Order: sequence, then structure tokens, then C-alpha cells
Amino acid sequence: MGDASDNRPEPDQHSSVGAWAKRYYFANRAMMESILRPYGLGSTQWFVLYELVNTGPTMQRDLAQRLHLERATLSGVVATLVRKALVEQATGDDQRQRLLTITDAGRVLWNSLPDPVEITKAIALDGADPADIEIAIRVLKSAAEQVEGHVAG
Amino acid sequence: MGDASDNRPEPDQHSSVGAWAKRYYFANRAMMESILRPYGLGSTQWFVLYELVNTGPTMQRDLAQRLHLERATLSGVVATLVRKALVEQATGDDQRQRLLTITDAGRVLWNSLPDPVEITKAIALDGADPADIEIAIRVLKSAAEQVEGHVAG
DNA sequence: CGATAATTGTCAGGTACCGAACGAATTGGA
DNA sequence: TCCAATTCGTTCGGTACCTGACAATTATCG
Repeated sequence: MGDASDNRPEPDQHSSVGAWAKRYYFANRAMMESILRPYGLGSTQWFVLYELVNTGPTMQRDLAQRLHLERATLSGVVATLVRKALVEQATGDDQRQRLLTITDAGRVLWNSLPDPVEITKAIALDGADPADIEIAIRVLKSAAEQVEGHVAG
Repeated sequence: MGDASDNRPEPDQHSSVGAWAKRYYFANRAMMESILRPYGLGSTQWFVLYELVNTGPTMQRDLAQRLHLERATLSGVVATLVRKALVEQATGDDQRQRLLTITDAGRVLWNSLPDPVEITKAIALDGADPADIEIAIRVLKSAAEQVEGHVAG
């Protein structure tokens, strides 16, 4: 098994908010993907279906904004979903834009799916003080926004 | 430009610790990479050099553990660094293992590099209450470990 | 109206991560 | 001693993210 005696003093970045945010993000994603693997879905693919189910047909550019993805990134995810026949990508009045709609097959699959976000969250935050969670969210939100502002600014 | 009136109630996952951890992680990485791009380095490549500079020659398997990367992932990163002649990958007594050492060229490059972690951290945590940061780290650490524990079972 | 600017999606190329499977080397046990 | 189990690195296939460049379309303004 694992050696539990990992108390060597690690360098600075290994004990920072950034390092733990990264580690939590990957742990989270790994668990979500292990839950979704039997259904042949990736985590971001799941988020796209979630939006289409709960918001209805959506313009691709709006979806990118909602999910905080670049156009190029979403383009690939959507292509995968279309190839699997779970999502339909239609052209509307404005011939540049694409309207995304979940297909019947997509809805059937969706209804058979567990909610990987809820499952993972329940495990992750089990025993955590709600007030601490609030503080953690505040710190992360402010940190993310300050860094994002610097790149765009 | 952007409409600043984005206060529509977003679904649960968009206001969770997980969502903000993800967003902070990517903002962080984007900034680190924009700092390192002029030097032709990626963020994980930088972490490898950091370890080799501050810890000295290291077995590849130990480095993987320290950086929390899978063997397969590190293998690719190391191959890139070797191709750039920044790192040397040598075989030792145990012919299965590889000893990694930074090259002279690697050290020269390293000495010309800014520290992207410090720069980004300074921006991210500017104005944050140190006590809140401690709490955020505690929450993230516990969340990451609980999720990791569940995958490993 | 027509040239120019902005928007939208896609592609190409790059980074970073994973799991599964493989081969070579080493270790351990019968 | 010798074979099975383990370790270590790599390769392969897949996901998710980015930037930069491009074509097509639509909007804007002289």
C-alpha cells in the first residue's frame, strides 16, 4: 500500500492554494470520469449535455461562455457529441452560428446517467464546515478573477 | 464589450468549490504559460526543472511521486525536455530506472527565467486574508484527499 | 454600395493529464 | 536455481484545454 509517512518538508508551491486547487481539480475530474467511463462520456461532454437538458437548445457561442471554454475547445467537444449522435448541430438564420440541441438518443442516455458532480461533491466535502467551504469559495473566486483580470487586462 | 450584468442564478456546479478550483487552476496555468512561452517552456516542464535544480539529480519514479504525475505523463514531459537538451536521462545500476539531471544548457536557461509561480501567486492572493487562505488550503487538501482515497479505495 | 471590421466556427499545432498494455530488468520465493 | 511477481519506463489511444490562423458570414461606416 502507500507509505503514510510523507511528511518531508516540500517546497513552497506544493503547499499553496494553487497546488491544492490543481490536485483537487484532477482528483475531481478523475472520479467524474471513472463514473462516466461506462457510458462512454467525458466530464466536459457531460457538462454540455447538462446545459442542453436544463437550458434547452443553445447557441454554441453562448454555451462556450457559460462553460468558460474557448470556441476552439467546445468545437471539438461538440464534434464528438455529434459523432455519437447525442447532440444535433444546426445552422440558423445567421449562417455563422450553430444551434445545439440534445437528440432523443441523448435524452435517453441522460436519463440513465448518475450525477457525477453530486456524487463527487458529497465525497469531497464530507465533514467539511459549511462556513469554511464558503471561505474557500471566496478565496478561489477572488484568486481566479484577479489572475484572469491580469491576463485580459 | 462584455455585459457585466451576469447575475443570473447559475446551476449548482458553477458555484461550487470544484468549479472554482477548476477555474483558478486554469487561470493559474494560463498565466504561468504566458510567462514561460517566450522561453519555450510549459508549466509542468518548469516544475521538473525546479525539482532538478533544487533537489539535484533525481530518479524519474521519485520525481513522478513528488509532482503527483503518473509515470506515463512524466515520461512525455521528460522526453520533451531531453529533446530540448535541458535534461539528461541516464541509466544507472538498476537498468530499469532513469536518473534525471539538468544539463548545463538547462541551468543557463533556468538562471534566465522569472519565477512564474511567485508572480502568479502574488497576483492571485493579493489582498486575501492569510487566515482565509489557510482555511481554503485546508478545505482543498481535505477534499482532494477524500476523493483520491475513494478512487484508490 | 462597397470596403473594412467584427463575429463565429473550425483546423493545426502544442501542453498536460489519464488508463491499459507491453517489454525489459530485477526481486523473491519455492 | 529458476520461475513468478513486481517495478519501471514507454507507447498508444483518449480527454480536455490553449493560441494562432483561416474562411465564411454578417455588420458597420464612409
